[in-house]
Amino acid sequence: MEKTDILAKLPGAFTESALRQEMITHGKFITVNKDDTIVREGQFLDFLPIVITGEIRVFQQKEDREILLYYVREGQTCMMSLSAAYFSQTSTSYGVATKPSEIFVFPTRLVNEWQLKYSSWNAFLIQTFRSRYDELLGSFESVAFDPIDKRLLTYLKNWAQKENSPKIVISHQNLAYELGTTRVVVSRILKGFEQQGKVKLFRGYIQLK
Amino acid sequence: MEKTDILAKLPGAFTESALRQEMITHGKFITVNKDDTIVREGQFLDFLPIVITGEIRVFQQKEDREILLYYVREGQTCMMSLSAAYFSQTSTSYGVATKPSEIFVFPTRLVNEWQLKYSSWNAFLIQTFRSRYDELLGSFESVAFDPIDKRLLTYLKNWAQKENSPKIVISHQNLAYELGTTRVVVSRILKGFEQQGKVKLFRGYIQLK
DNA sequence: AGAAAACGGTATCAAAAGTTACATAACTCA
DNA sequence: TGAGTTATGTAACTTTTGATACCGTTTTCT
Repeated sequence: MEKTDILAKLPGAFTESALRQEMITHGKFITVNKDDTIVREGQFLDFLPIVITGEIRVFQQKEDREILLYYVREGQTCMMSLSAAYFSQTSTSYGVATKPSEIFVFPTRLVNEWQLKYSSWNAFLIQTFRSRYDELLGSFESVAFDPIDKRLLTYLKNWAQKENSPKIVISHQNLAYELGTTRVVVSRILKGFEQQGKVKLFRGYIQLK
Repeated sequence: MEKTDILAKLPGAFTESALRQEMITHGKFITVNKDDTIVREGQFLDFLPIVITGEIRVFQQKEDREILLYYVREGQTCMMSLSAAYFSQTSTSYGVATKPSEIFVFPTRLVNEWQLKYSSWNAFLIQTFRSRYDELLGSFESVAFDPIDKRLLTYLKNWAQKENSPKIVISHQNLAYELGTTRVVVSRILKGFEQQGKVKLFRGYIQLK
């Protein structure tokens, strides 16, 4: 890919042209396939990824259960990597591409350098910390206070809104993973929703009504 | 209190003398009593607090249940306030002093100004975001994956370690609040721990063995 | 001292969620 | 086409947690 093309794909948030030039000079452009693992638990991070296109799912895993933390979408970066960039640490989460994605990666040492030189980079970092924190707080509140059926319905509605379609393409098993529960529980609750007329169930997808 | 005394109490992390001078010039020193509320849910924040002495408990509340997010201790600031300082927002948490405390507060506009001018202030902010994020992530993992008895035991052990004493002075009711459950549940589990010889129960405190 | 509040113990019941097991339908692919 | 895989449905059961109620003891406050 040409450098000018990469430039065009960089989030518009980076206003300083000197910064954009540095990003192109030092960054490395990589593409990943669906289900490729970008970051795994325990991995030492010496790079910071910014998603150009596609989506990375960031989650935690304990034994055979996992739970969704958040998604990294276009123009965003991974909180765990950013964190590790400041204080050399290993990741406590997994990052897996949910679709074919293009990612721009930088050596972590630049994260600090740029912060002092470029205010738009600094704003990007603060914005990232802040929004990831809010997201996590939201998840926390939800797990701490809300019963699973409510969380499940919220998840479905969010999906439908995000995709702008009432057809939610996901298996019960994967829904269970997202919410940190089990397949049987999800099937049971969904069947309840169907009887209440809230959804219609099909193999491989759910129609929100 | 004399300004020189305040200076002496500022966290050593603020290395630039110009910054320390600005903090004294623009900051306001306040003292609060135990159980005083510093921040409440829905409150608009136009100040950033740094705890000089004492401790602030930050928690969430829904109806009559609450759950601990973290403590703000000496030299630390409140994540929610910091967050609000960047993006004018209201707090979604409560902050209550657990003991008589001294707090230094600044107008939020300075938070941004200082970040560009003083690198030690910037490092302080990043460190704050980062450590609060990690704490919240820890709480999240715990709530998502661990049964209450395990969380309770962890809480007791952390307390004992922090205070360097096996005598944990807290009521069952307050333990329940910290963990987001109810008094009866805590009493039941603690009694179980006692029968297993893990603790010894007294009125008003718990002896960890 | 006497009342009120705080603290803790415990029994009983209900609800939520997880576990195990088994069955059927649909899809995939050699 | 037929075997293997994936997706879903559902029953029965257990465990965990929460809700309610009532008790006696200790502390606090007037």
